[in-house]
Amino acid sequence: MLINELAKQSGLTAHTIRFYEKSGLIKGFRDESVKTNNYFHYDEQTVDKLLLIRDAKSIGFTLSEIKELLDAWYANELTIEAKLAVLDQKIISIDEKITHLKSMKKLVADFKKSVIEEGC
Amino acid sequence: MLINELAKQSGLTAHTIRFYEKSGLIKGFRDESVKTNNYFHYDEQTVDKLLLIRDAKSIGFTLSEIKELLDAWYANELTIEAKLAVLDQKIISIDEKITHLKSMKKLVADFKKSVIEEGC
DNA sequence: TACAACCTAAGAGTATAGTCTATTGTTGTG
DNA sequence: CACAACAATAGACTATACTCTTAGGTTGTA
Repeated sequence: MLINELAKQSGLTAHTIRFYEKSGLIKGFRDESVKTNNYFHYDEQTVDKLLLIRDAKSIGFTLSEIKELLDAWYANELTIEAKLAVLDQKIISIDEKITHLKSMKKLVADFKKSVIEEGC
Repeated sequence: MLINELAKQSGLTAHTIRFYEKSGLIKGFRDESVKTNNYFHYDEQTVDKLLLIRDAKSIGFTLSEIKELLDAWYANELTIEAKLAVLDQKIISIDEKITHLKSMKKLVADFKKSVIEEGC
């Protein structure tokens, strides 16, 4: 598929997709048999990658952290050990985020209680 | 206390603190009896505010979201109802973040399992 | 074949959140 | 009183993550 179709399927703009491509998160391929243009083609996996990027961004991962994750996930350049190391590290950092969120939630909930009880 | 002491107690730099002050998150006060300088003074509450800013930032709140929270927390300009509305909204957004994190954690954990089992 | 709708690359512009520098003035210690 | 340490303001600079514009070339349909 071409970039506009990819944009439709991922919910991102073509601009953003080009930005991710320049940043090395995704990679389109050229159809060597076509000499008249240099349009990039994308496969279904790229849709999955973009959805993963969207989800990972929404939980506060930076693009460079996401790139690590994508490389462990889709690239075959890493050994199994290296992949597992990246994945373990992401799981740890997700757990840390959850812990922080829970303690902030408690803080806000306690403050809410005090507003209700004391009217302050 | 003056800005350097506040920096020490909060773990932030004086630059960052001035940036937060310009952004309206905290507010120092001038000692009107002193005419020779226009140094800002800060109270203990400002230390608490800066620690709250740090925590809230670490869980992915933007400065403008944090400003809302600080205003509900410390300013007396809002009605109890308005404060509760802000607090409830923050709790909801924290819960959403936790939900996203948990599903991303599952995704990564499942992928990790498949790497181990299938060696892919 | 006109022309709208696509594609590319390069680069400028924006928002957020700092971070640093320069300049000028103040305070406290030997 | 020298002088190091500290303070304020203004503005330049950085990184991240887009977002948009410009200028060109290509494709598909009436």
